[in-house]
Amino acid sequence: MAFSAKELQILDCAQRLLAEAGDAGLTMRRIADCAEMRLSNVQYYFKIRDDVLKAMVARYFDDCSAEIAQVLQQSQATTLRARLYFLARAGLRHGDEVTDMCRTFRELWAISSRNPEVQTHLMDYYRRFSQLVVGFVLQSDEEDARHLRLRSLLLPVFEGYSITAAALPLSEAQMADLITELALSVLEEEAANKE
Amino acid sequence: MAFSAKELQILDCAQRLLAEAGDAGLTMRRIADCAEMRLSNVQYYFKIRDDVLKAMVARYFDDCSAEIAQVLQQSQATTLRARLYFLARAGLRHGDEVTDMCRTFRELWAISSRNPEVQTHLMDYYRRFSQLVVGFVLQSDEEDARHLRLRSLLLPVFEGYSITAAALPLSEAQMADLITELALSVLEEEAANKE
DNA sequence: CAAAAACTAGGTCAATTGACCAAAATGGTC
DNA sequence: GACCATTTTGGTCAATTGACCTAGTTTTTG
Repeated sequence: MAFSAKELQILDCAQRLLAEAGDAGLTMRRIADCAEMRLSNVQYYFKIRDDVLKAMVARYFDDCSAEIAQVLQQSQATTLRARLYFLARAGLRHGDEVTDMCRTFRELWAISSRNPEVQTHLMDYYRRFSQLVVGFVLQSDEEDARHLRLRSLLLPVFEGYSITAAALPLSEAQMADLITELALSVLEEEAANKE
Repeated sequence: MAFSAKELQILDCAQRLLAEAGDAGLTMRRIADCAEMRLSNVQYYFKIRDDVLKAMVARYFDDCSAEIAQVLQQSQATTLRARLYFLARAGLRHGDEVTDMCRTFRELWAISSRNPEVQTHLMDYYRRFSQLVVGFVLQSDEEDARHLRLRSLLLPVFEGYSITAAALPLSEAQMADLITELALSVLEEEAANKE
């Protein structure tokens, strides 16, 4: 599981190439060029192309999870509403410009349609992501109904926003307000239903 | 703009290949095989590969828009809530299984990151889609604040759901209920804000 | 120190690709 | 039938690709 420096170099290049040029643009030779080594050298560490892809995907999702955890720790919001708003801003910012992260995800969505292993990694990541994020908002990891409902709102909204942002009539700031309101209503409504 | 029978045959094959094998799997030769003609014959109608892609994308979004309009007409829902629920069910159903339509969109998202023309078509489609859908729900095409807010909720949610469905804790039916509630709260909240 | 393991270099190979081309066939029109 | 644009065919071309392979080099280990 632990990668050597050279392997990390290869995986970094693979990820960059995937974001820049897509699945088809991710060739062993370009990886070698980017990583400043010979083709046969790349193939020494990863016998076939698919090995690069699998390793890259696994590492990518781990990195993303770690980054999210870090971002959440930076928040000093004390109220539920403030935490939701902080989260909404952070979640939307990614989708707003088409970042490398955003490009990478688009490629992975496409690849996951034809690659069960990538699909599994992707869904694992989404579960971890939404648990982390909702755990932060509710300040509790208990998987009660509020927890599940909030996850089911935020996960699709953030991912969907990153695709459709350019077609939406509201600004990022307005969207953040909207999502905050919606999230609160999801949590309140549950309380109402309990009666 | 109007395509001949042979051109349609080519574009149909291109779309099928894109969904099945992705951008990299969409080659001129495979299109020719699928369409049961010679490579050079495909190239007679579309000089270069990019021409096939552009024509296919334009046609695909037109077809999608037409299909949505047709689905909406089938609804006999008379209340706001019923229309929302009908829409939620219809919108979620697509994302639930990974259909050809769903696969095609994933490919187009990836391609649009590197292809401004595809990006433009995609955003045009999303605007038309959300206007159509929200116009149906509100039974009005006036672009007031309620209209804009509902569009900004539904568009990301539907697209995001098609990606994350397998990672969500709620069932499709529960999601439809949730989305209906959320949509109503978006519309109510606006009324409250107006005071 | 010597053997084994890890690593690097350079090259080959068949297969596939997009683009291009000249010639042949087709079908309608005068 | 002659003429012309449209369509179709078969073939070529250089470029790129993933996968192998062998021969060296360096580093580690016993």
